[in-house]
Amino acid sequence: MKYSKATDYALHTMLFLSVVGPDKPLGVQLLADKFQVSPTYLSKILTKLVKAGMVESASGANGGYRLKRNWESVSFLDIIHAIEGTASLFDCSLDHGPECQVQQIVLEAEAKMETHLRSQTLGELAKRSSLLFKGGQMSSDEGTV
Amino acid sequence: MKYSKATDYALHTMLFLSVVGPDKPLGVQLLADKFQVSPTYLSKILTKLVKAGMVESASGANGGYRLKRNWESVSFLDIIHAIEGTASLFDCSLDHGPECQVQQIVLEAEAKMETHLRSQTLGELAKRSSLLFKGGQMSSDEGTV
DNA sequence: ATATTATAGACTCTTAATATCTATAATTCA
DNA sequence: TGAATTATAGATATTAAGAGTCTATAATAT
Ligand code: SF4
Ligand code: SF4
Repeated sequence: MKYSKATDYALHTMLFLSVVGPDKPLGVQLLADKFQVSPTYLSKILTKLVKAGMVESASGANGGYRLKRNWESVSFLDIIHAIEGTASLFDCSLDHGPECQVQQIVLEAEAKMETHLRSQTLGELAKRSSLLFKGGQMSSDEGTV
Repeated sequence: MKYSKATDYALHTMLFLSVVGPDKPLGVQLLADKFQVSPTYLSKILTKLVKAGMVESASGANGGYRLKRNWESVSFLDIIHAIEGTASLFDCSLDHGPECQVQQIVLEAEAKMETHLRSQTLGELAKRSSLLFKGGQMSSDEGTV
């Protein structure tokens, strides 16, 4: 059980957009360079974020992606759900009623995780992460203090 | 992101063994019938549980699988780890140091989930689940109260 | 008009999960 | 001892999902 790479890219992209701020849009080309990922692939991820209502896109010259007004209240969970969907970690096809402990316990555990992910908003995060994205590409040595 | 079916089978099998109790071993054939899964596949899962030290196996006639002495303290997390391994939900290859919020937040969320899964032991569960496995196969209508 | 940028769909590639098959080892029992 | 029973292990096949590419189309600015 792992988070997909798409989620990884989405989290990093949103955090980066938060640090940059919503003033000028950034093209997918630039973002793809930053994270060393194919532009067409990243564009699919960004489109999901657009559809989830947390990013705005603009075609044409000087176009690109920028955060929407409400960006500060977007949580990690929002981003993860936008990419992975909201399906539960555990879904059995049967229904053994309230007697069923298995499903109940796993779902409670998942709920605890989600509560934490929901409490982490981009607004708070951006303040703490301004130093993270200083260089050109994301490399392994630039952030080590 | 989903738990694997193997984990699903493992949780159900362990819960079933808990309800039955460790007195007489059960063959994989019987368990596979119960959960409507191929015996050879289930046997691989059971072997993992044996190696994790939570189940005992015996070859030969009247052999099979039974819980070990300490079974009451085995947690959901133990079972999940036995099947899925203990790797983190999120592993980036880079290391941007303490500045990195992404990894830290996701790992904290995972820790909350694990804390809950660790708190649920088979001993407690077995008491509450005795009615669940009454019939032959697990079907969708037998448990609905 | 042309260049630029996002969007969408079809498509391929890769990997992991799922499942099967067969052979072997351990144990019981007659 | 020998046959039946049961777990273990390895090789292999099948399926499904994730990751990534390619190309065509739509929207926008200059
Ligand atoms: S015990 Fe719960 S999780 Fe398992 S099959 Fe029944 S309803 Fe599903
Ligand atoms: S910001 Fe954190 S999670 Fe992202 S690449 Fe750097 S160390 Fe990894």
